Amino acid sequence: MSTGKEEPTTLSPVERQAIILEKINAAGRVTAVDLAQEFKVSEDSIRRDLRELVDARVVQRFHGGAARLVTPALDFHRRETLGTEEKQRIGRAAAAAIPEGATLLVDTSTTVVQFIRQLPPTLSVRIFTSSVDVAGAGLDHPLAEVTLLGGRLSKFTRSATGASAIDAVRGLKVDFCVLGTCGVDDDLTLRADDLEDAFFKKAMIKASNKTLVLALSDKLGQVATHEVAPISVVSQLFTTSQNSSFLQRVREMGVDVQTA
Amino acid sequence: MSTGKEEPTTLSPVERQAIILEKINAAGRVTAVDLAQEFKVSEDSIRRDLRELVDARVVQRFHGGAARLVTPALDFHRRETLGTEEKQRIGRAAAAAIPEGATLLVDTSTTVVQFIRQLPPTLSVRIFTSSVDVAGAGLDHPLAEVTLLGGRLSKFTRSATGASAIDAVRGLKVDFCVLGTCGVDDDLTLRADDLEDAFFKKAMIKASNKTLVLALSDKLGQVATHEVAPISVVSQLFTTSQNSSFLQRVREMGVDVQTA
DNA sequence: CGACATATTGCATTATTGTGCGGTTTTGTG
DNA sequence: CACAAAACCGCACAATAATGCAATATGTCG
Repeated sequence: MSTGKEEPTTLSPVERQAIILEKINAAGRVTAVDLAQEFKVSEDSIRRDLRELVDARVVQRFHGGAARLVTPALDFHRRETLGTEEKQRIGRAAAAAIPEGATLLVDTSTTVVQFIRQLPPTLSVRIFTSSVDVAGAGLDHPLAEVTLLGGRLSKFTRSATGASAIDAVRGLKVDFCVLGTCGVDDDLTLRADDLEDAFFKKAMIKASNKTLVLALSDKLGQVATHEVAPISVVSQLFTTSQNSSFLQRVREMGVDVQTA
Repeated sequence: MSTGKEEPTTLSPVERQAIILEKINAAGRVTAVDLAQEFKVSEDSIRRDLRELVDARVVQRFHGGAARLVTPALDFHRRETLGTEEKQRIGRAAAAAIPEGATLLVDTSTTVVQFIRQLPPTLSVRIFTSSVDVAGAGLDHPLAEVTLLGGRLSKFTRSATGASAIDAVRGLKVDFCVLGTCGVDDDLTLRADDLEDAFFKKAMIKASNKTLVLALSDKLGQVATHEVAPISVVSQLFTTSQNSSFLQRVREMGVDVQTA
């Protein structure tokens, strides 16, 4: 991104660290020498930055630089096998809400993968997704017709995001939007951890008549940085949470809350 | 944009170990010599890695390599993509032909999935594909940048074909086209079983500077209905076939034939 | 305005890590 | 039991990291 030649403006350590962290999350790894060259500071300063990022437990250091804490692929596979029972219950409940012949625009997450797997084999649906894993699961369904939305893939979400993916969604109009990775903040807004992802979800919601959200119990009340939409855009929320006061507030916003 | 460093990246021990662990979990077993070759480090370094993985009690060593601690029943799907010994050999041979920084337009087939898996982890490449499985394999690679080409998915090929997919290819210009499911007829033409697929392959070849074909031995001399292109458009053919007379004819058409 | 506390940086020095190589030992196999 | 492959060990070398220190901002308060 910032290919531009930065002026000899000296940045403060915290600013540098923020940029470095972003770089690490985007590229997976960075080296101390490269960073020193880029910021035009000594490697020592970079190392001090990296040390602080390690102290903050947001990156992993190796000899020569730093990297993400976990390999995304590893992380995803582990996430998939984690808490499968709960995801299956949510997925099944949501699958039951899909009528014959519906068109679905499907997010990327391990929970929605379970949703796809729980679709009745006799139900014929049309699935649009930019997620590699959702597409794979959809292909296993005997009747589903799957359409892939192209774009550059993020190693973290394993789906296409960014301008090209949003552009692909823009031309669509479908019955249901199925979101999985959203957090629902205490102020009753849908939120996402990643900016690109938040934009993409917004576009998905806009392209759909109804929006379904699949939320593991830990997603409710969770704070995430980037706003997607107010909860009122959601038609149905599927969860296993027992937090009845929170769920009641959601209901009062006009959302049909289903506890699986 | 890419900083344009032509030297393969050297990974740190922790990164290698993460990848090795992933490989072991995916493939069931790995050998030290293979890993040394892939990472372009000495076998000693690999052994040190394996020792640490053993110390962490996540893998099991045997003479020559390492394996999973317990062998869980491989689910059907994973076994499919695990591939045969023959596919791995072809895949590795083809992977060795890819230079640092190359852009690849990749077909769909179990053989090319192996090709992707055999790309050295230190090689940074850009992969364009409409295949769900190729994209998934590409995401497991630590450095590869994967771009999904959208379109309606065929349950048979597990990749996008048809007008939209061809349209997505039309705008591209890449270094290599990697084809896997082609048959090579006796009259030395590339052929495909599916009409849509044949059109798509044609478009892929047109968008690429060089065309590589990965052909299992049973694909040579096989008859298929739809013509894709004369064999002369192919730069390199990778196969395990021993049919020397046939291969000689192919060579005479200007194709570099590599027997893996 | 000036003095002082604080933060940040770069440099020199010392410690640590990662790597490959030669030599030796162990393992698997006929 | 012989033989080859693989593993281990110790070593030297290079790259990188930690540490202490001095110089230079930066900001605050009397």
